[in-house]
Amino acid sequence: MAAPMWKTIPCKIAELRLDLTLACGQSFRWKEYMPGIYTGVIGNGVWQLHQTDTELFYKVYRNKDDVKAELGDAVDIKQEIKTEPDLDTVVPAKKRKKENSKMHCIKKEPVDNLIPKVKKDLETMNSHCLKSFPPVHNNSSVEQETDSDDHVLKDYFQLDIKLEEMYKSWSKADQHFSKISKEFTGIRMLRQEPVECLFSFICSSNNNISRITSMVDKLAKHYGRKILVSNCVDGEEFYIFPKVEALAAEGVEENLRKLGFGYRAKYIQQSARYIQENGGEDWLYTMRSMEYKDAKKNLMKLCGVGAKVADCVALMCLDQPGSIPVDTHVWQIAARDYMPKLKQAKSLNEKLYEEIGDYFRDLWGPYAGWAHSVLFTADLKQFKNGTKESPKKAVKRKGKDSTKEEKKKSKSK
DNA sequence: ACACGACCTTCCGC
DNA sequence: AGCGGAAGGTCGT
Repeated sequence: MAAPMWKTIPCKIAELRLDLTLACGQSFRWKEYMPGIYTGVIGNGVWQLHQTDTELFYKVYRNKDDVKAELGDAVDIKQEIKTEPDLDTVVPAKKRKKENSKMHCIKKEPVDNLIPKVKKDLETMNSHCLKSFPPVHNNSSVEQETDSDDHVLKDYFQLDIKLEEMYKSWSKADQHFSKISKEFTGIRMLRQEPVECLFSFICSSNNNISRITSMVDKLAKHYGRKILVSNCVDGEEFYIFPKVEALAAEGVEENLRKLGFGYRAKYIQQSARYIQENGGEDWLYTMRSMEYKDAKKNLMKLCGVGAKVADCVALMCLDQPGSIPVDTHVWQIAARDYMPKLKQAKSLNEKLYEEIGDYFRDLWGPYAGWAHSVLFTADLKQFKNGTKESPKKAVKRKGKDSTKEEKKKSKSK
């Protein structure tokens, strides 16, 4: 299959910062294998993204069969849903390779070797862009494909929502937001696929981003269909996120436990089963047109979905921009910068949870959930420059990694 | 209502 | 070297 070309849509950097938006813990599917190029799965395609101050570049890799199916050929995709786990890849947790534990590392090649490659890629991109101006209007299938991909991306990033204007309005209402947000522009909520979003956040309970990421990868790898692409990222495989039926199948819980999911294994299978018995993924999609409170109440019927996870899902894939997921982190932020009386509280009970959410909704308005994610991201360790993520620490960690690599190598011999 | 403690696993720091 | 604590919580008592 021929490698796809880079395409472009106009997008100001103030409207979207890929580096922040894709790594702040709303989606766990994006990796920066190459500097400045983000690779991830949306729907049944592998997407690569890159941006400049004024433009968003993308290319999509897809199965040939999927492209055919979309054009109307009879290909029963359901037939290809994996419901049986890959038993041969299930091994005791202790013996498992520690793959995927570092999110943004470039494993296959040293960075220095990659840079010329990226440069060349970007040159290709640029020459293509020059060619495509002025815009060509015709009916070729290539153009139509571009249009529909544009649409997918605009929808995924919700580019019709004017982020810069909202930042202004939040800043006007909130001095603290005004200060913090100057360094953290372009953070917007994705409009994710509900099934993936839900199960990702069921994995998130009492957990950290790097392990959540590896668990989401495992769900895709063991229960999702492989996307057959080449020349995308050397040595990497990509999988569509599993269908609900695959996660509801017999033996899933047991298998996920073997894969290291812990007590979340049960939550996943039980929730999948509940959804299957209540209309499948449509049950989730209908919540996109519900009132916030109804959507949240419905989500909380699922096992493993409490108030916080429900708010994450509502905010990140169900068109509920007023959802405020109040985790321990947001609780700290609220107590520290907004509601000093919270310092007295012993634990985050239901009443307090609602109080914090209501406070921010009152302060920031109907898109309060979006504003919340700006402050949340600014508070993540990985984005704090100066104090926590000092160069010293980075070097230290790098050293540790290479030690691990050595160990692995010597063990396998 | 409300506050605990248990729950899986991994990683990091002392 | 090995252990305690935390990681974007949820559930049952």
